[in-house]
Amino acid sequence: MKKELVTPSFLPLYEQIKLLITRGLADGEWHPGESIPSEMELARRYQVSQGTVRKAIDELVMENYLVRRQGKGTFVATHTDDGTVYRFLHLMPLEGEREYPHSKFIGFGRGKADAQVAKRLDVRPGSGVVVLRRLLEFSGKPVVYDDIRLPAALLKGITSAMIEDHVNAHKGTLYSLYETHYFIRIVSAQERIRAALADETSAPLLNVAAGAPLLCIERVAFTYNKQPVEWRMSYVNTDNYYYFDELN
Amino acid sequence: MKKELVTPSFLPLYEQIKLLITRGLADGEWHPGESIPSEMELARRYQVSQGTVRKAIDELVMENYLVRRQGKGTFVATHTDDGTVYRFLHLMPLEGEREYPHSKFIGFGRGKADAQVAKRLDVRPGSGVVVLRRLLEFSGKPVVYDDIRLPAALLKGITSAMIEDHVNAHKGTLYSLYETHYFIRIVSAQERIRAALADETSAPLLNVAAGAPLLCIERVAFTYNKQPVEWRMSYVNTDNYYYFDELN
DNA sequence: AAGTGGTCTAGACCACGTA
DNA sequence: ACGTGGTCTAGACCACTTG
Repeated sequence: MKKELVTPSFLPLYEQIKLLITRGLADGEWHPGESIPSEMELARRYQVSQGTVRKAIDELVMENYLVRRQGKGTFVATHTDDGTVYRFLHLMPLEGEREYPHSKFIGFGRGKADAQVAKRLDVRPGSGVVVLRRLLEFSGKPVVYDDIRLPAALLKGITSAMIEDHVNAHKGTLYSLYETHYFIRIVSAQERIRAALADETSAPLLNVAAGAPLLCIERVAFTYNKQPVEWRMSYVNTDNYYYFDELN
Repeated sequence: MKKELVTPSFLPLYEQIKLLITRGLADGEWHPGESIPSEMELARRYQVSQGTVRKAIDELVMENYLVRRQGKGTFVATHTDDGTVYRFLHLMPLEGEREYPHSKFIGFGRGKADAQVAKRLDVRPGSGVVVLRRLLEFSGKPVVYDDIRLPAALLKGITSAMIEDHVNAHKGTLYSLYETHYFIRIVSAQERIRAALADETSAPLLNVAAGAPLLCIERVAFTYNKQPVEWRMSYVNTDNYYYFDELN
């Protein structure tokens, strides 16, 4: 087969294929949950062998961009899949079975990015952001208080009702809302974790005394190509839950 | 080539090769830092094609068991390699450059496993453990207080002097000591993170007031085949450092 | 039966490190 | 020059899903 491609070729072929497929995902050629063309078809399209396409897809699967299903095809990964729910929720109960939380929204509004949020989201300080505040409840008790901010430009026309409806109707997460309503796929995140004392805002919301120890988790979530999309600060009461991390 | 192997073959060939190589690593046929036989040689030994060996090695590299070096060979991963130092140290400074910590040992002894430690280490409650206590200092200031316990059976003949010598001489970590002196390779770990208040033990050691918020990190470290080797509880002052986590 | 991904093989050539 | 891992190809066959 020929080796000529649209892109200049100083990268291994399979890396170039990865970039081409990722571009398709970022451009919305294939939406979350849909299947992408078969390996043979992509091989024909890009003029490489099926094995090369396979290696590119293998790596995109490892990065959680795609999901393979034998006999059916290769699909764009989605947050509405079962099993992916806990990929971005690293809280576990000290005792008993893992349980899916209930979201209780306690604030929706618009504001301006302060210096820290602007830096994390890579936007101009003072530019418009959507602000969400919510509690995550396990067994009816509040465990996490979230302060969430996104560039307003990304969520045109969003309303409080849309969020409530989505979360209640499909047991959906915020990330599944971003992808179904705005075709924004969250594919990775960075978290910075510290300990702090509950203050006048967080203590009553989490039903703890002021001065109780809390986990503070600052998260930045990214879509394809490491583009930041969402900033959040989570305050966690770890009396009955812990944050878990797997080191490899 | 023929498909008969010593092991019954209901698994893909490359999975069987993975198991055989992992057994070699666990049995100490190849020690940390040494090279394993070339792909062609392993292919001949196991009577499979080089591509199949390659796939097995690819996955073992992903799991950080092995390291490839083009033109030189494939090597057993080691904690004395540069770049691997921060694989199990997820602390970063809020400001300024990352810095390697200094270990200050403040306790060495032997004891018996309590219920929790026994459960985590998968040993009998009351069985012998080695106990280590230390401070990790950054820029001369204590940031982490570690309480570390390992099955005594694994560390026969260990002394306080051995530890100090190792850590001082090679800028070595505890994990590099385990592997150079006892051929125990730590390959993964699980952490459970909570927030707590500094008590009478931790507060003076970390130079904070009693009641200051601390990160409590309980870690279990594993060798090959998910066998637990080390338990530790870390108390972290996050005034100037944070724990970071990457979600994918 | 046809199409998909999953495994395995065999051979070619390239890039890197060492002698 | 030689041996190592790195890339790419081509083709065979298996396992799973759907019609």
